[in-house]
Amino acid sequence: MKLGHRDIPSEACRTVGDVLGQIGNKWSILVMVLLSQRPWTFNALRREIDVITQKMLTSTLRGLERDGYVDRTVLPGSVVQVEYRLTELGHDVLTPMNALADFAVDRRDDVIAARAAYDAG
Amino acid sequence: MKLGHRDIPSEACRTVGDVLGQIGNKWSILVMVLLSQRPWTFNALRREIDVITQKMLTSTLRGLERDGYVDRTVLPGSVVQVEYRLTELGHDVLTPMNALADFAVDRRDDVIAARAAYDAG
DNA sequence: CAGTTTCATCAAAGTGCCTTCTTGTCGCCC
DNA sequence: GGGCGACAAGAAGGCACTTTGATGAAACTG
Repeated sequence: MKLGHRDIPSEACRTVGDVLGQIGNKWSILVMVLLSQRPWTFNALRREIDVITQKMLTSTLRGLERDGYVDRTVLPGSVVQVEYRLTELGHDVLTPMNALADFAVDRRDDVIAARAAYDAG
Repeated sequence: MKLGHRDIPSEACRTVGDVLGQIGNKWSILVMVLLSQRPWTFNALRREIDVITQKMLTSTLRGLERDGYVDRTVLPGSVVQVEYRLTELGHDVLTPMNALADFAVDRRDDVIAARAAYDAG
């Protein structure tokens, strides 16, 4: 989300926007969904999300870690491995996000139909 | 939300991202919250959201209208006036969005604390 | 005619996520 | 030494939202 420099005159809306600025990013939702299953190492995530670049995965994970949704642990071993897991905060935000996902899937056709109608008019 | 050109390998996540790409924009939530109260004319919205530019308000409303969250009606009168109201789809998406808002407000301090800790580490 | 109101739109610059390409560090192995 | 795996990060370009500044169209009024 691009913030610009005019403040939204509503504290609550600003706060929602702040949350969405992080978890609304392109790769964040998928990453969090995977992490909600179990802890994943960086490389496992990268292999699972085949098409994501290292760069974007690193960036996404770092953003989620910074806001407290994800914990990062360096695993002891001969080869450096890093494990990520959802925090309690991360689990908690998935409740409304799952509700939103339900909406998105249930009403996908409505949105598409609305677009077609708008673009035709 | 910036989509780039690599597809997210999850239909559901893509669909959520699609919804958020519209309602997650900077001004959309506030506009929808106001519209959930009652129908508003363009100018009323503009005056209420004091700091928003005509340009952004127009753009935001057009996007919401295109995706079917908002209906636009030209009012008969001597001076052109346009009225916007939430559709059923618009009302329905506010249910998960309000849940997200609750999360955002309830856990605001957690997010802020996490950032401070991350930035200090 | 000029001014006002309402709403839409154009041009250009600012901003930050996304992508591509590349490099770097660490530990281990041959 | 070179190569590998794992993970992080820099530079540069792409792209669309956001902002700034301005213009335009329609109807009405003095």
